[in-house]
Amino acid sequence: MPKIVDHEAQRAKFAEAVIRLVARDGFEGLTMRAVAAEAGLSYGSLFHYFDSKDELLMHAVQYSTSRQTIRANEYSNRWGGLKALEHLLCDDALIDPGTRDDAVVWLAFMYKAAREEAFAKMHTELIDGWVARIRQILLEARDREEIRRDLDPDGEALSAWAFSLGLGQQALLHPKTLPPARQKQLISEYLDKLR
Amino acid sequence: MPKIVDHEAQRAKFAEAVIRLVARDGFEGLTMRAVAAEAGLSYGSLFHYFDSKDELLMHAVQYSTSRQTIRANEYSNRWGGLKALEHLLCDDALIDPGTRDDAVVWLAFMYKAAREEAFAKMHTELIDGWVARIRQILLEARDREEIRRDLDPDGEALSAWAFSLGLGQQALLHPKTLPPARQKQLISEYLDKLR
Amino acid sequence: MPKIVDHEAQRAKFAEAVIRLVARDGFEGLTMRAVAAEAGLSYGSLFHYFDSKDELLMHAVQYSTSRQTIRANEYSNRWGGLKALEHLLCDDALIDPGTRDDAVVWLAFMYKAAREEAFAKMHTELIDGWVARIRQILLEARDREEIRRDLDPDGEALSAWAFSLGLGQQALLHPKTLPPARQKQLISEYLDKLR
Amino acid sequence: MPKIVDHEAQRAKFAEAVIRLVARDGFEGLTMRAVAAEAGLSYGSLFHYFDSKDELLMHAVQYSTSRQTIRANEYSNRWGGLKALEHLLCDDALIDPGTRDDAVVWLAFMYKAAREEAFAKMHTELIDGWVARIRQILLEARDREEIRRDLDPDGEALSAWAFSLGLGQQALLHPKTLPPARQKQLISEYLDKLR
DNA sequence: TATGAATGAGCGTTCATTCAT
DNA sequence: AATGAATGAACGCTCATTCAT
Repeated sequence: MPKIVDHEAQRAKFAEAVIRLVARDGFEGLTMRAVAAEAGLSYGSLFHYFDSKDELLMHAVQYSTSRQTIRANEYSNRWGGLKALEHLLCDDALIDPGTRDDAVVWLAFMYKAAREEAFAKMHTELIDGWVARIRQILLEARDREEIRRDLDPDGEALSAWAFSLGLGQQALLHPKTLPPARQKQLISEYLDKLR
Repeated sequence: MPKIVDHEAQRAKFAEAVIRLVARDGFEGLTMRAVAAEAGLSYGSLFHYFDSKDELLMHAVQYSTSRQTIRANEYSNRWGGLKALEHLLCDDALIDPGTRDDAVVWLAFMYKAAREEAFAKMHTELIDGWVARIRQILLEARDREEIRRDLDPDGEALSAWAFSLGLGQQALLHPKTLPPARQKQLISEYLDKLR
Repeated sequence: MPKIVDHEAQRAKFAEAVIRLVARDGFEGLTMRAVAAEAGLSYGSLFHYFDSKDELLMHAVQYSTSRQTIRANEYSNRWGGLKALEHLLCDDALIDPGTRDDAVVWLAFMYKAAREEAFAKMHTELIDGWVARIRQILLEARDREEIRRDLDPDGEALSAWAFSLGLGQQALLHPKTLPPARQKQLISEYLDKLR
Repeated sequence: MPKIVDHEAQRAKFAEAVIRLVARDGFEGLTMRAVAAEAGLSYGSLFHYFDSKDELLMHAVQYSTSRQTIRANEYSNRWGGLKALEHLLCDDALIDPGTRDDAVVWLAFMYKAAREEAFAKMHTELIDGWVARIRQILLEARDREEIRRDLDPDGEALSAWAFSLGLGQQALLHPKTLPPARQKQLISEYLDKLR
């Protein structure tokens, strides 16, 4: 009998190491050796679980976003309409010490997606899902008459997403000017304009 | 007798080479050798004009943004108020084949700014100037009664900038979903909500 | 109670996997993992049956040559003298799709033998046996008066072997110039000169 | 003005280092680091002169064969007919301490040629030239009535080459059984059979 | 015995930077 | 000032071998 290990648990260990490292040292510091050390496993092990650095990165992004998706579903279930959307956008945009890591990973991921096909494909899928979810919530909000009837759901979903993306990046780079409370307020004001 | 050369002209040549290269091959392809080749100058001379790669990059970003500033000034002079703002945001956000290069450079620059002090400092300065300019235009628009009196100029300037930043990145990564005309329309609708 | 396995049968399975792999992917593609996969057995078990990669290789070569020896004996028994020699040389030299695998393994083996003591020793033993066998056949042919009396059996055995070795390698690398029929013809003409 | 170096002289330095190394430590020991050390230059320098290991190897083979070609031309000029051929074959086949290095390089090169397209192409070109040269000498020998009229020049050229190739490899692997004098004698006897 | 996870030295290659001319 | 050769640390990746179960 071979040594029994939980394959997915090991992959998760490495994914978490990636997220911590990218957040701490940036993409440049994300070497395979550093990931192995951060995960507390040997260098060679990494290549048992991931065929290449790219595969590792994609797994880390998926790992990171899956947690976000779980939260998003909770918002939808707990609240409906505009309130759910506000939580959703805040989850994307709001940068505080606890989510800064994920935000840096996202920036790095976008940067990769701008250049490499495999990453671009994954990026598209993730975003499409995200925007579709926002659109669904907007339709729900329209039914509840929380927002104006004349708004185009497709365009507004794209715009809301773009706004939260931009705001999140601003907050990432200028935490002083955009502390969490300020971010929240701006998101709230943005949504008020849809009413 | 030393050869007489125009120091700044040589630096500009290198800066332009950097912009072309980052746009074409991404940050990963930006090697000092490639820059020298693209500029049509010798490898060794690069290190006469720039002490390090980082210094070269910062010069290139500054070179790139100065062109944008010139255009922004023109918009302010030609039109006033909301119309000027629309042009300004379009200049930032609008991705078409002609401005894609600058957009990629910006994404790469932001990415660097998220990790390195020197880049972060420069990024802050550039953004602060940009947001201040938007704020100025918003005040002007308020005076002309183009926008609602109750809007907070500081917050709206930040929001407008965040929106155009996010939209531009979306368009960069998903040109199909966000062709120039669609981007323009969404910017226009965003500004309408300020009226 | 230990599981009962046929030790030699398992070793043979690995040896056959080695031969197929070297022929298909060359020596460079011969990794221990690939051998285990090709043999359809587990990776770890390889190291139960062979202490090292070199031991595995030597076993594979021995396995390959033993099959050749069996054929050689058949030739000697069925025909005698020059006719047997012709078959023997053809068996060595003739490269067709069916024997190409063994020829590639031989080239790789010779290459190893040029550098490593253990392989050189095994190579010497194999060749000595081969040349001695050729010499024996030549003596027999001389008794039958199929070849000239004045020929030196030692030298001619060495020469015949060298000729078939060189011809086989040429055919391996240039199958177009040396199709099987051409190889056969040249071997036949070589032996004619001994008459 | 840049540092002035003779580009080809540096490449030759590396080529000679390759030949020494392959001969001493075999192909396995031929690492880029070892080549640089053997050539007495820095590791990085190697990649200024050769884009890859393969390019370096091909240059080394060409470097090695060009020396052989020069000698072959001398033989043709100094002697004619069978005497020239004898020198030519001896040059290929004869292994003594002084030419052992080149022989090992050749074996390694053949091994590479059996697997890789670029090496196979180069190998074909070199061999074709060699065989054509032998054929030319055989025609000359036939005109001089040094060899039998009924021999087929194409087949005999191929056979002579194959014989010297096989003999050389035998001598490389079994210097004891095939000292230079013995090799010479066997070549001489081979040619006698053409008379 | 059997399995496959774990290990780390070593590989070819890249590249910013320094240096000699 | 200008040139390009020289340098070596660092990278992603491979792989024979060892080890725990």
